[in-house]
Amino acid sequence: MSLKVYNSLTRKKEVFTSITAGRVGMYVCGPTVSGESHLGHARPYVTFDVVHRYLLHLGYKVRYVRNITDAGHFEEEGREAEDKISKKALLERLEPMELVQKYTNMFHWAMDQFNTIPPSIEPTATGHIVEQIVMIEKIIKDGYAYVVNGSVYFDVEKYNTDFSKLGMPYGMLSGRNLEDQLDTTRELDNQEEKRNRADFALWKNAPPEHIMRWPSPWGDGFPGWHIECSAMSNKYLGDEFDIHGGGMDLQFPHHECEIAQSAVCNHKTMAKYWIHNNMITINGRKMGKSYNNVIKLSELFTGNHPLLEQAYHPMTIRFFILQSHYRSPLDFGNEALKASEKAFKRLWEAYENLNKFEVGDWQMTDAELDAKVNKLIAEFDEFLDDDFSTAKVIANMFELVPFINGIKDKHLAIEALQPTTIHLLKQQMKVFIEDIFGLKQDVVGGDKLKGIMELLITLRKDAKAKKDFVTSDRIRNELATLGVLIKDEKGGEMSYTVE
RNA sequence: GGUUCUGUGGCCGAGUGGCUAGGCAGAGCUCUGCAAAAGCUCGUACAGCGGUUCGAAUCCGCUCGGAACCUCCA
Repeated sequence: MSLKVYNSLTRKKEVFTSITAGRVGMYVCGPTVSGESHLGHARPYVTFDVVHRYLLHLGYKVRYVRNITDAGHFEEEGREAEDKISKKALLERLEPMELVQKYTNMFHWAMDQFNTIPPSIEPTATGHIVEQIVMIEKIIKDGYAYVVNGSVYFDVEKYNTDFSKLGMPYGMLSGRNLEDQLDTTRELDNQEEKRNRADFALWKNAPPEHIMRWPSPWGDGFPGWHIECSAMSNKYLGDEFDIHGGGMDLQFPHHECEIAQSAVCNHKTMAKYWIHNNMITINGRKMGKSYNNVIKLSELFTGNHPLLEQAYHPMTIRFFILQSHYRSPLDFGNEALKASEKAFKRLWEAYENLNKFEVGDWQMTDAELDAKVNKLIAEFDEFLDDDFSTAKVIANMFELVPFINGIKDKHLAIEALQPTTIHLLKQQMKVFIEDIFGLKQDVVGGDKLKGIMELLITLRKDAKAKKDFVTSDRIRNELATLGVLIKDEKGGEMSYTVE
């Protein structure tokens, strides 16, 4: 089996082969830290965390680069150029870098909650102003950019004419052609500096009120939106690297522009495989600031939002994301999230039960069942190889759950399966649930709680033995009001879960 | 308007032309002091209309919905 990924560039699933044997360079567009991350942001970072983990599982050495966009340089509502970050900083009476730091910290906190592996390098735009300026100078020198009033614009039309001949037309990633672009780009203000509507800024002149500004050969200003990714990916991953990822909404114009900038500098397509995740929607609509429908991650974890019926654990969100394919839209809903919460709990409990099985030496009694279980396990790899079909792997896991619980409850003899099958099941469930899917269950309370619960369980067992159901029910019911659920197991044993 | 997608049972969601995932919710049963948990069984869904085919949720066309992008955006 070999890994196949859907490449947005070719619109096909392709067999993945790394440019350098045994090593993978992956660049994922990171957050703009001008505000707190929301549910929508969770998707790419969880998705690419699984991609990252799976590549590691396959034995690759991965350099995973994910940037932090900490320089505001956008146009607000297509009006006058306004540094987003410095504007908000004024309102909040913070230093721009203080604000950026605050949201960077929050982002890291959220990523930690989701149990994502940190990238190998997390470069910031502000830390790479020099690299960006060097790149822009090269683009100007080659004649693909022009300077107007201290700003620098990329000449898309010239680029398209020249690079189409090299098989790299502008629009190759998003499937657009430049002519359509010229017709359909909306009328925007402050565009008179551009020679062409499709042109985009590499460097913007900063008006005096801008706090975030850097000196450049063209005067004080700040970098254009797209140049940081070209500059930083090139610095850390080279002229051509394996995977470039991000949300589908970045495909155009962001990634298209990245390709153009990098192509001018390196004459290569920048990345071999482009992977784009779909959006998280809410009531069928993309979650985004402009739609006024965002649920921040901190709100999600606490349940403190009008649309939320309860708090949701980060692992519930992670599991929810993994239950769908990364290229399908995923609709938020309380019902759906609650379903994921229960499902994950059931899966995890079965996983824990499985880990308690002791493997001995016996002859299997049910070859047919054994074969079925082996098939379900073997498909874990097969499905993930098929463009990271996490949802299908989870479905298989749920098909295994009844067998595991059946063995635990003695409905099914463990001897039905070969000892090696049990062993393999344990191993693969661990690998996929923990190592690749990055799911975990927090141990609540630690050893102290464990000791206390053992005592209470002993007391309850004694009470039950004496048919003192008043006492046994009291222990169970009062613990339940504290959020600790006692479950009676089949052989008179008891277990507990903490809500 | 242009580009690219998409429409699956109460809800969420996999689906490579035939073998009709999975989860949650719901119904019944088993186990059980009761409850919970667990196990077993059960809804035969693919927007509509045509077409291709021995056979289509899956391919093609049209119609009607919906989304993303075209402007900051994960």
